[in-house]
Amino acid sequence: MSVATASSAKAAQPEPPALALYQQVKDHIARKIQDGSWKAGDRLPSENELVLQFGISRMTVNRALRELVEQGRIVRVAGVGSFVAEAKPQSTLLQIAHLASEIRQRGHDYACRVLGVGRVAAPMDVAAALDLRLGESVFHAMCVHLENGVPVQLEDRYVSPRMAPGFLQQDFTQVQPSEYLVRNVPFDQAEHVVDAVLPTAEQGRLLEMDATQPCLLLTRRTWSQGTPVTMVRCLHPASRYRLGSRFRADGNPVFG
Amino acid sequence: MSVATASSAKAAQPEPPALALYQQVKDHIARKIQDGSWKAGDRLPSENELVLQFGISRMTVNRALRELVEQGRIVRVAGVGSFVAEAKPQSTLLQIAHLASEIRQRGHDYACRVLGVGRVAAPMDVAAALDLRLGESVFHAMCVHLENGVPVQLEDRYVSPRMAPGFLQQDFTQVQPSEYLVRNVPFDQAEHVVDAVLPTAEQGRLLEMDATQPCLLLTRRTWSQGTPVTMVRCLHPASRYRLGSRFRADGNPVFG
DNA sequence: AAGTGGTCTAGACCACCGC
DNA sequence: CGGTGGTCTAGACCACTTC
Repeated sequence: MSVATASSAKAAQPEPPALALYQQVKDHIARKIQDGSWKAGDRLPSENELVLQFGISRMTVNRALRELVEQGRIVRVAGVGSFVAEAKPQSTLLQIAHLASEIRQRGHDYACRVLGVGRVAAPMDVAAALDLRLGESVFHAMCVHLENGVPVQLEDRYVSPRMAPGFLQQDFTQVQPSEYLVRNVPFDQAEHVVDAVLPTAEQGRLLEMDATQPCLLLTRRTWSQGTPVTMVRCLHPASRYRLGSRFRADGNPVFG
Repeated sequence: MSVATASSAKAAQPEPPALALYQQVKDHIARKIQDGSWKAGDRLPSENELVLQFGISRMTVNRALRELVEQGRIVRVAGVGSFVAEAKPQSTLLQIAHLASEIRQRGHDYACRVLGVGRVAAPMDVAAALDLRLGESVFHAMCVHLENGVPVQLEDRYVSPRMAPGFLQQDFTQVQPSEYLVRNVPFDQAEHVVDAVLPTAEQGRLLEMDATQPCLLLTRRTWSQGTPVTMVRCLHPASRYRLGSRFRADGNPVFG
């Protein structure tokens, strides 16, 4: 047996433990996907090709690929091949992701009012959240999302220019800010915090709601390779929006 | 090779597809855990024992057990054995689970005021939620949970007597209702809905808060084997409680 | 030393797909 | 038909824990 890039688990050398071979294959592929070398829909090498590349057995390659499927990073079709999965609609958790498609799935109209897009000096909370210096330049976008003409979300988003330099060139009436980021700066970590708040007078006006009525405030931060990408505050009139999820114990969450 | 309970994948018989062997082993073990035959902490048969029991190879048994680990149903320790995992603190999602231990982990005092425990006729919403007839008898419990003496949650819970006949016999100043249920009626499905609401005057009084301030309302329903177990509404003053979660793409959620 | 799980191999058979 | 993934086997070596 010949071992190429991998150091054999059977080697007599007193090396450090050395990552499991299947883990090395997983890492190799995950890196290619993460850094953009392989894009969504691209075809991966077949199991047999990987067997030759790494000089390991097919069972080991198979395990690596199987676990990548289960993490949602690749898709496999028997008789056809393995492919890089489409970017996941946000994290596995709060499926707030794709507000637009969620609304359309209900058979309703979706629209987006862009209130402002530009470059601002990072206020303290944003600087802290995105790991920037106070006053450093950040992209900012504010939109109202409407379902059948009724505002359901006020999106207040800050984006790190380092991670998404092309952000301002988008037409956000066509592509949602979140959509653009998911497609172009895939993240690998996300943090969600859910709060209940009363809107400010201004927020109440923009959401066309009574400012004495409560809102759900979802704050999300995402990271790519350890670097913050974006921080967004989504304000939802509670009377028009709620978060829900459903889980089965046999493994996979079922959203509804 | 002899095949016991499993029908061989290699059999010449034109049987229906037949579940994968590793899946049969998974199901077998999952069922034992689900129906209570094997309780949390119990030792599972070793890989070699399962090899003999099922008449299949160790790799196949290993895969079954590995996937059960990853689903959080069992825990394995090299050189020691495999064990049934502790009941998961609720679903994988909203980690609201164990309010008491969460509070204690912060180094704070936890206390519970039991406002009432008893048997009531199911109102319409409860009957619908628990799949009961209108007016059918259900258990009801209401508690206020306190952190350092300050109310952080008003718990309003309904429990199906069919699924948890011993519910009323508990001392809920000692054991939280949720704790009792997790231990005695393990669920396999859960549904969460998060809302923002203003408390009623009564709720505001019980939570010792200003009734013009918003609350997070978490409604949870759980099922065991397809039958509803409990429906609980947890009302949290937003100023004292928020929901949060953090996820990494490499598989496992990291709560914080 | 005996038992456990963790990993790996070099084959194998199968169902399926696309040509 | 050849290629793909899905599954399975009967061995193996290892590090580890327990006795």
